Amino acid sequence: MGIKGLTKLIGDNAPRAIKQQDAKALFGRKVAIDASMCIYQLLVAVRMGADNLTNEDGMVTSHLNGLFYRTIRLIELGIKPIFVFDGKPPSMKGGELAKRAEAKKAAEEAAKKAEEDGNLELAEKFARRVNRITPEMMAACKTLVRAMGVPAVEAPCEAEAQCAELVKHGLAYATVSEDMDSLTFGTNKLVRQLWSGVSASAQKKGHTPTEFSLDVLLEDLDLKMHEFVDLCILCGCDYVDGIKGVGVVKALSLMREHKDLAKAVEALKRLDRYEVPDPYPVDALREMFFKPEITAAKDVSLKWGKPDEAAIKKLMVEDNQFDETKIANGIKRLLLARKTSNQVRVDSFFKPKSAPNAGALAAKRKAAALAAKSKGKKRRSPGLSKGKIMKKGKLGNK
DNA sequence: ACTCTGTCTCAAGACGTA
DNA sequence: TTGAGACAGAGT
DNA sequence: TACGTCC
Repeated sequence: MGIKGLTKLIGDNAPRAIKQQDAKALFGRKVAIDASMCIYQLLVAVRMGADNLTNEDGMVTSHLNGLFYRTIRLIELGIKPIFVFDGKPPSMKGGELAKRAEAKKAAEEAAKKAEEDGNLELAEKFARRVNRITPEMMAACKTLVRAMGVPAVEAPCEAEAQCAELVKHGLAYATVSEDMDSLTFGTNKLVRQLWSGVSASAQKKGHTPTEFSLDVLLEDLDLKMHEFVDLCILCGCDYVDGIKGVGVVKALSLMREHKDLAKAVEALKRLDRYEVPDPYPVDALREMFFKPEITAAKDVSLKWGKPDEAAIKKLMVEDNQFDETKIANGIKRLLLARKTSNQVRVDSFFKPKSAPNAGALAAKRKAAALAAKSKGKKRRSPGLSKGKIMKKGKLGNK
């Protein structure tokens, strides 16, 4: 789960690390996609009233629809997707998962009650929260993407961590996810909101794909990687709760001052204003990010092959009752796209562009911030606020 | 007065036709 | 589930 | 472009 406010922190203190760009900029690149996140989004969004789309056996199929078209679009854009699937949840996530399960149960009951009361709107709202990705759904997704000629990687544990591994070793250019944790796992590039730049319908919603660069981020925040990881832990992550009263800003100044999670935590403990979770296993927490359970990149083989038309049809049409014509159409698009986009990216052509671009963006942000400021005390312009840089934060007084 | 955190709310896909 | 925005309220 | 349908 992302660190609350991290995006804003980056926007304020390391704007160069954020680059909004067209999906086309990823032409010719391989991207490691956090499949679970992608599937979950589809599951929540694609429904008829309160219900997901289902096949004749009552199995949910909402996600297949979206996955099918998204994959086609990526190929059409000349992007080479790798779908990375979650394995077992890490042991330290136990507490977090328990919380989620509880929330789901509550939502389930609320949905049932709303339905009995005849409040359809409310029922739908709660129904969205009850979604579960079953192993069968995962399996169907893997079958689909593989049938489409796209590699599906099964991570032993967390997909985010596996994506990072692929990027670190050059098997992919970027991780595609909404979750900022990918950066904590060490992906150098993270692309969020890719989908809004991929499909025609989503494009007009104001969102554009956003690329985060970890190296620039570290440089501008003036943190070493391990300090950044410490920062993320300090803010609260899936493996430990945050500390009440400590958000991103305070965490950043703490890390700048102490340069070490253990020391920062000690400092907080000394001020009895803060409740530090007990235990707070610093080393174990760091290991979650530095030594996550993953398949080594050298043991992963990726192949983008020809779509298996028959397999796609079997899954979509035969097993899940999708419209045959539509699927056939999709396959046609896929085959066509493969032909046209099978060119090689000319990296040198794109490279010089990125630096000036980032600079221009940063300048723009600064200008926007200034403009907002000079307008009296108007509220902040969305997404970013005054670019104040805290060089040496101090926490309270010792 | 200003800065930061916590808490609440909201919306969420992709396609084709009209 | 997720992020983001708006606002309230605590802390400095 | 808005909206209903997709399974």
